[in-house]
Amino acid sequence: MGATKYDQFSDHHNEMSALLKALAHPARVAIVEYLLKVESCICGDIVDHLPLAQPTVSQHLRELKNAGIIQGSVEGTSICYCLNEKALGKLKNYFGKLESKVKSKCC
Amino acid sequence: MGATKYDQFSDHHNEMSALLKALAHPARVAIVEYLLKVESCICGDIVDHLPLAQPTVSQHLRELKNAGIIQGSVEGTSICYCLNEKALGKLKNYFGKLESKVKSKCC
DNA sequence: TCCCTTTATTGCAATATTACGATAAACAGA
DNA sequence: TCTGTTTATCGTAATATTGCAATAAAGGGA
Repeated sequence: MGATKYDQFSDHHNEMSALLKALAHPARVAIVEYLLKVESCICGDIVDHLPLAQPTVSQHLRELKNAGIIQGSVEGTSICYCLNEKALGKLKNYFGKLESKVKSKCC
Repeated sequence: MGATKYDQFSDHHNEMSALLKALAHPARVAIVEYLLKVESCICGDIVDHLPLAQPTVSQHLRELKNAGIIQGSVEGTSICYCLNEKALGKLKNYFGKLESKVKSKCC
């Protein structure tokens, strides 16, 4: 009891929920929007920009990376994180399709 | 320690993450997709369609309702749940804008 | 009124998430 | 090599989420 029953759901439902779960925290939404608007993508800048301690930010970055929403590459002494277009495209397409199929038939 | 520090983030980041959190579970993704493709929207049908006990499904439905993703109305003996176009439109627009702004500049 | 059906709520155990201090790892420059 | 800078990991406490049995609530029909 207590754990999500992933084995009872389809791969598609598990994949979509995993992608959405990666963005289901204000810090991670803030990171994505920050990377979107800023030139730099240095990890330290992200840490400075968020109201959380460095280990906590590192943890959030790892979750975004694991979900494929961002990717990181070594840039000298620091790490450069940036957005993965493919993952964001997937989300855009998903909600685009979803919304186009909704017909307010009841309620 | 342990709780998300919502008061440290902007309303926008909190609102977006709350909307995404409502979909950050395979059962809730499955419910939304089920409502999208099916004629009926009776609560009992949703319960029958998911591999979870009735109280658990009821809990997931409440979370979707609280987030404004679905809405319910009394339909005789049962409750009819259906999708809220506005919430899905918000998500579609959000990722549409996000994806259009991404420029693969680094990494 | 008394059942029966349908959905919501309560209470609780199991598990996951969040946050952070301490510390490790990797590496550049003196 | 030693030192400082940057990022990741470990360990752990606080809190949240998930799932379900039991039960309540609401209403329809006999």
